[in-house]
Amino acid sequence: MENIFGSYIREKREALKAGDSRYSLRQVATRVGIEPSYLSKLERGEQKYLSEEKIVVLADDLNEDHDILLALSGKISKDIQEIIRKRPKLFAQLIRDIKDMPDQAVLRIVREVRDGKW
Amino acid sequence: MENIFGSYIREKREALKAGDSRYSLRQVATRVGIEPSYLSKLERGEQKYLSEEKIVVLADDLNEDHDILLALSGKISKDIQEIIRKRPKLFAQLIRDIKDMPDQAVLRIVREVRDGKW
DNA sequence: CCATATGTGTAGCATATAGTACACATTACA
DNA sequence: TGTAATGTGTACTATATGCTACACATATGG
Repeated sequence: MENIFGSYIREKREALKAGDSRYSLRQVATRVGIEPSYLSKLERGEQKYLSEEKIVVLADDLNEDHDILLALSGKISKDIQEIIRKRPKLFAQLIRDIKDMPDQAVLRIVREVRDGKW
Repeated sequence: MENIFGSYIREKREALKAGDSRYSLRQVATRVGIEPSYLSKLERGEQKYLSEEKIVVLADDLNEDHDILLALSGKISKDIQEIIRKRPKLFAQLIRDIKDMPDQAVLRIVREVRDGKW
């Protein structure tokens, strides 16, 4: 559990920086709305907390998936949480049941749900 | 945003207390491992924070479902969170897709998963 | 070359979360 | 009727979470 979030965003940012000078740590921090020193600490794992709101802005800036970046920083999107909290027993059971299924099988459910088979 | 958690556990506790004197606020608090004054504040909505660990013990004491009590206090079980965080994109999509499905339809998925149809 | 931008160090701060300790007035009941 | 149990008020406390402000040395490119 070392510093997945930090190293992940650092790598992504540096990759983007290679082709676009607007991806300096300072400029990204400014766009996200946090102090450069704070982003620096996050990237290096010296600090681990970043709010959901800022993570979402950062994800957009880096062209990353919201849910993935949130997960890397130990969070789950508020909208997902609310969905579960509205029907906790139902969703808890479903999630625990699906827990060990391979991605493929889960995706099949997703697809069938999408296609209105339910 | 009123005091669902507090009034819910107060009602449940008083119901049990009617038939069993061991369900006084003080005795329940002692079994759960918190100060009676704290449980009092929780039941009356003067205080809203109770840790997942204590909520689980309280739920067991009151014969209530863990996930339901957790949800009422705005939480989601750590094990559920971890399941989602391990495959955030997959689970986020699934959850958002079935968000508006009626209980019955979700239950059908649960049952088919249970029966190994996947 | 030098002005500007860059990444980082140090020192704080505010709010949220999760409680304890104990006195007090009231209630219950042996 | 007195004593033990009950529910609650007041006053603290500790840690987690999420940040700011600003100085500093170094890098960079016009």
